Amino acid sequence: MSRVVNGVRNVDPEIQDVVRRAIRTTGYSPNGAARSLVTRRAQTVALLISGAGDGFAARVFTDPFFGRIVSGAMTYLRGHAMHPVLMFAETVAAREQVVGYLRQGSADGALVVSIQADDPLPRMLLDARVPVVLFARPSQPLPVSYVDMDHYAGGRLAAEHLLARGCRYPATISAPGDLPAGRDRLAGFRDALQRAGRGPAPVVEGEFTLDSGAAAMMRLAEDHPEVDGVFAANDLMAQGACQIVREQGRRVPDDVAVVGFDDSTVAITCRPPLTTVRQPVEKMAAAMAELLAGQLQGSVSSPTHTLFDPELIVRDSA
Amino acid sequence: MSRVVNGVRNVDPEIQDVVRRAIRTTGYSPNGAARSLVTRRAQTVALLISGAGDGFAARVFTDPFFGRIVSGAMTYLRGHAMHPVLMFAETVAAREQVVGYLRQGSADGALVVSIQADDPLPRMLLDARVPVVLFARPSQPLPVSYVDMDHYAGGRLAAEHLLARGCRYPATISAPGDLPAGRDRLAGFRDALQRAGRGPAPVVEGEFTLDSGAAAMMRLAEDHPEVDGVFAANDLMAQGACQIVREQGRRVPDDVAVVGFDDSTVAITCRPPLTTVRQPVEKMAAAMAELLAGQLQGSVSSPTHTLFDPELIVRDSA
DNA sequence: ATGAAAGCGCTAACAC
DNA sequence: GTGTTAGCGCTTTCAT
Repeated sequence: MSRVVNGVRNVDPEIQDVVRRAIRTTGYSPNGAARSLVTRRAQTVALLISGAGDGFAARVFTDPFFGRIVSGAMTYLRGHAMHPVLMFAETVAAREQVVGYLRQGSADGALVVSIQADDPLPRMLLDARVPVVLFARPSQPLPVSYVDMDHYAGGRLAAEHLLARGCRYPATISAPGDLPAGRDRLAGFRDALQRAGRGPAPVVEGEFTLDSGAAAMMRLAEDHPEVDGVFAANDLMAQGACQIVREQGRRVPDDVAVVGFDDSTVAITCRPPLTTVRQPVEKMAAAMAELLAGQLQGSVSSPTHTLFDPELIVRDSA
Repeated sequence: MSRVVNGVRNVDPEIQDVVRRAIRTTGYSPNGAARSLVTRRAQTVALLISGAGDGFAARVFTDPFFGRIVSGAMTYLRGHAMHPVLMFAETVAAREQVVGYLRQGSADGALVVSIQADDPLPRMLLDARVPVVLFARPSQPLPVSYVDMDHYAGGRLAAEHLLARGCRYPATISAPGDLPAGRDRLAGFRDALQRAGRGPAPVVEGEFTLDSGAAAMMRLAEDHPEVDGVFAANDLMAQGACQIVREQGRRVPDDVAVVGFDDSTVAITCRPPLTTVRQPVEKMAAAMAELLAGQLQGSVSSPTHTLFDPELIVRDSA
């Protein structure tokens, strides 16, 4: 009976038929807990959104970015009979709860998305011997698998596009300084400029918010009025920049070209629609799930890193 | 031992201590599957996003609305040692998978969010005797608990605000016709106008997208150039409307006041920021989880409906 | 108050 | 190829 449910080979077709019929008429359905108890697999992975901050939970899902991760992870998981359990780990207590959950075998492994530079969770999970895959390289080196985008290439892409469309004085509104990804984007941007024989570009640090993008643009306009191209480290800041440019009576992209990052929803709703660097988030998340699955079935043992290429989406802002 | 882990009364404090110490030094953690097997509780609920459509998965989580639901549900669940498993049910196969999952007891009940007027899933779940709570009243009457907002009151709120700020010719860009919530909003809007002694307002049906909102506004401007106030059934359409108004050289809100619905992220990023009707989505989702929990512990047996009041968020667009 | 033992429903190993 | 059985790790009941 177990054999026909689980499709083990070498079962008499006739007896198979009888069992199947019985199952259908009885409305039988195998019990997951019992199965898990013996197989030691929950067919479940934890999807952890990790980081600190006020109103964490509320804020996180307001950003379509996480939605895309969830969506991408699910595309892989659903095809492999695995299910994602969503958990937040934003406080000490929450992190302990997460680790406890994993330790009791309710999930077979964890996909973790940190939104904080120094997140203690990955190490905690590793110490608890939980199979883990991270979204993005951890700021501290850790023996763990992760997927990431080539942020350096992303910054380069933005710089090259600005240059190609004739910008003479490109500047950038950068990410908060402690994010490795942000530093990479900045480095890529700078190096591309340098390779093109340009001097150092003005940099104003933003905080990924609309307002900080606007504020940064105001400072840029004041300190460097010659700036005619801006690369913002995310779309929201790019939108803030666009708003300021227009409020100052100048035009995007004619007077100031603006390139965003992420290709989020605001990239489309912004006026003008943003030219932006897109991360293949869904693909990355799916790869993350696949990496974890490999780890679970034991085919992969040592930490693996998969890097993805950014894509420049050209719209009207640059 | 089981007694001390589960905090059963009447245990010698001394022996309790010994056990606790042993647990700590061993690094023991009870096995969830084994526990579930005997308690017949998975401490897990399915969070189902249900509906049809192309690119369903990708689209769904791009909308912060679902994020807010997830977030609200989690606030309740995490305090009650329950965990949400995310599932999509957008195809026949996916729905069967979902029902199968629930039937094997891997989740104790289901929270379902339908984004389609006639969703077969709730009935399927009910037939499988799965405890269910819906977000929003189903379009067909069903013996099931749900939470919902008073959409009629939402439409009324919008109309009254438009009237109060002096609009003489209000119009509305409505939701697709088959949504009960959309019909309620429209009815509330109309009734409030009528109660104020106004004639019937122009109605153009939209599709919840930026473009459909823009298209609707263009038609409105053409067919009813006197319109000086617009209530859009969601923020995205409201933003589309704002863009058209401004492109036609008129001002928001001075020439045309615009009220949105949902208080989504675009309400803030839109220029001008949108006056909008906010659904207390997080609260509603938490209530949904609470309703389900009550059903699970048997304290609630008959279908319960909880209705929430909308809130008008006044910004600059009206 | 506490030890012992009977399952929960399943899979996998074993014997035939 | 197929019936039988020993656990998986826990909770709960029943003695004591």
